[in-house]
Amino acid sequence: MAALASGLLGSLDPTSDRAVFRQIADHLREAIDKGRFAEGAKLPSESELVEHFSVSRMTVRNALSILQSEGLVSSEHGKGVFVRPRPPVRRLASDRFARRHREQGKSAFIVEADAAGSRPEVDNLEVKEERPSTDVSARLGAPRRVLARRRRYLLDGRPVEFATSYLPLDIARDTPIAQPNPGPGGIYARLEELGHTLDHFEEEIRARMPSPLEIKTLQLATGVPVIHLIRTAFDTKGRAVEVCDTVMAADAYILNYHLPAK
Amino acid sequence: MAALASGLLGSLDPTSDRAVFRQIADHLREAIDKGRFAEGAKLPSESELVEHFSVSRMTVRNALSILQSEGLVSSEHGKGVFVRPRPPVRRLASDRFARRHREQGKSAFIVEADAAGSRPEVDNLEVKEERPSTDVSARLGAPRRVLARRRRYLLDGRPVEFATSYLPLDIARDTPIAQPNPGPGGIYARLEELGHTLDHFEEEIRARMPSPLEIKTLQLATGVPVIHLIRTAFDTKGRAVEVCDTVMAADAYILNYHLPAK
DNA sequence: CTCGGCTTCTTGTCTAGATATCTAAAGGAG
DNA sequence: CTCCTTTAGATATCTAGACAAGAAGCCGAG
Repeated sequence: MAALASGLLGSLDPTSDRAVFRQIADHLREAIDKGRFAEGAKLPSESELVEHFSVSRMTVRNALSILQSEGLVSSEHGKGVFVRPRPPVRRLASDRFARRHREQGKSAFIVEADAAGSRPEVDNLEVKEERPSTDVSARLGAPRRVLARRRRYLLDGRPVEFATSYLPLDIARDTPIAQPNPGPGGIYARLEELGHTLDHFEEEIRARMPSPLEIKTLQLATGVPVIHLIRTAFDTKGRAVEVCDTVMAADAYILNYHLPAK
Repeated sequence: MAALASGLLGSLDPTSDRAVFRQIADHLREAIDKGRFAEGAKLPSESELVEHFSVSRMTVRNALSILQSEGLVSSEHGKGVFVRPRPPVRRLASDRFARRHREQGKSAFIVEADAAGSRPEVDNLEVKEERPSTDVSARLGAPRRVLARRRRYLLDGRPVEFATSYLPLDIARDTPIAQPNPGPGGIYARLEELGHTLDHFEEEIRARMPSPLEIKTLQLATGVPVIHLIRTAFDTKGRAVEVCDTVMAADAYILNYHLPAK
């Protein structure tokens, strides 16, 4: 067993002033980068690494925790530490809200996932009226109360995105938008039917580490950041008619945007 | 000293099956979220936490390392553990490449930073010809060699962004673009002067944890992801004339985009 | 054959230290 | 007063071990 590790890993440099656990992490990282451990492959067990490098177990665990926080590996209790496979990514095109994509009966998420050969799911649906946060309130022009639509999106059983739409009550109350299923084309189609022809969207993007709640909701592995996207939809009168707050597992997404040079 | 910690922190629940170090992390996180420790404030020292919770030092360090990987706190050797202050963010507007912003003598980065009251710097400038990576090559239409322009941007001495522009040699060789300082309006102004009128840009955004090199180059604290942006510039003939690969400290940026509803 | 228990290997959690190194403040020499 | 040394307190690194708990295979009872 230890022979396997010796073949794939180097040895420590006792003259280096780099901490031992960092050196071990460096060796493992290099081995992974060079493909000596394939995606999904199991790394040598902690006790094998202890023997190979002649260090204590805590030192080995410290090294492994570095690789975990880098998102390179993930550990599974009772099984081992594995090279994290890259999940299939969802590409968000910059024209994803174009009117022509809204004609179908199914939602954009379902259509796209089917096309990519993945099994889409939407759950956690919650629709209710509430008092907006100061941020949402400011973006929507300070309505007293808003309709909040929450849902979670999954691909092949894996949660990838968690979103909440906020709409002013004077627009959404007692309309199909306040129903769990707003019908074909989603709430944007309904907004246009209600006379709020959409003009443009503003998107605001951040990236950060997830909160414990986000880790739980999106079942995120250690070392996976989230992309936080806040989209505001404006109608042709210049009014903000919807704010959508989305938290995405960063390893599952690539966002595409088209910018005119003007 | 321990009295201070007792006032601000709760106590452990011995009946809970949640690991002790997680409970400690939860307590500290809650105290930070509720503002009981302000931005930049020093957390109780490890030994104070050891005494307060009656656990061993490794358990306390384990808890603190969780908060570090969440980007909530950062430790300073010999000083203490501090609540991480939110750095000023740079907002990238969706019209930042509009022609009208290109008229000035200074680069967009300098102008913008001056306006925000920050002290901008650009360093690490390197301009050289090289063989493109397969990815860059594919985006640029498979040129044999490209001109690479590398630079790092800093605000008030803090590195925030690291970017490399790639241009096909038949466009850039023996032009001001191959000079360290390409002149007023930057390389986009020069491209247009050379007859490559810009039509649009495509941007591709990912977020992930930084590599050790990126941590070093951007002096990133633990728990800070990076935003990886790849922009391709197209001229009016539909040719890709430049690819810009940018890695940004995620805590220093908010990206804004404008999407027409069409 | 199937099912349940046992064993073994794995990672998870926690303890109780030891030594090193960095920081900042106090104190002494000049 | 200034400068250097000392010292206390902080985090960083590492060790050696203990017990818990999950996963998986072996193997005997039925």
